[in-house]
Amino acid sequence: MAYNTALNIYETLHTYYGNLDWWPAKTPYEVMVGAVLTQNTAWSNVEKAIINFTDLSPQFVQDCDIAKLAEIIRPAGFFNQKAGYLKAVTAWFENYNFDVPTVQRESLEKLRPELLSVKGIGKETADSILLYAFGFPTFVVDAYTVRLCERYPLEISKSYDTVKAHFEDKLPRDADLYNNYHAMIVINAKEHCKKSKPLCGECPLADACKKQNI
DNA sequence: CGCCAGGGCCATA
DNA sequence: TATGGCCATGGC
Repeated sequence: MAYNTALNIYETLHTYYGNLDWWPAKTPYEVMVGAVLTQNTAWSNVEKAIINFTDLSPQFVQDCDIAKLAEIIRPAGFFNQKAGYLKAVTAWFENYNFDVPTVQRESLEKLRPELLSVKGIGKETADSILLYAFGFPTFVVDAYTVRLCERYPLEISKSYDTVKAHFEDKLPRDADLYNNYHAMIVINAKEHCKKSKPLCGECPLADACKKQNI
């Protein structure tokens, strides 16, 4: 196995992990909140912030005093910035009456630039929201995805757009496939491919790994 | 103690 | 467009 295409890496991971049907959240709005809170932050800290909400609804976040909101999300770090980001993305959601099907009736081509214009919503956060909250077929690139490209090497450029275009070009345009691929990259990275503590022997891709400790 | 974690904004050149 | 400083907590 050459591991030189996005598709055969997918199949190896899929044989190992199966269909994960992923994003650890109970509602689409919770996906949006989690996507912001996890920016450069360990997921365990995001969980601590999430459970601090007495009511994790867009209406609550809108009505909540921003200083109080910052205090709620304190464990997730960067809490002053992220409180503003949550307000901003919630205001965006209000344009669709906080209604998921109303967003889903719009096109990806309209929604992605719209989200990118929201303060605090960059490419990864926008794509995570579009894919995992709303089911649009847009491939998510994160630090783990870039690391994977370096280790097996798939790709020369490490830019977000180049990596995203590579995966979208090599794979069928399918939201469920993109969902599971990114999920498997994250799960595999956490279990077997931590930057500080690689457990390469357990990794389903270990035999093809070119560079460790990236 | 220092490094790291599912980024993004902004100023600067 | 491409870096660098900044934002901040908690686990290890």
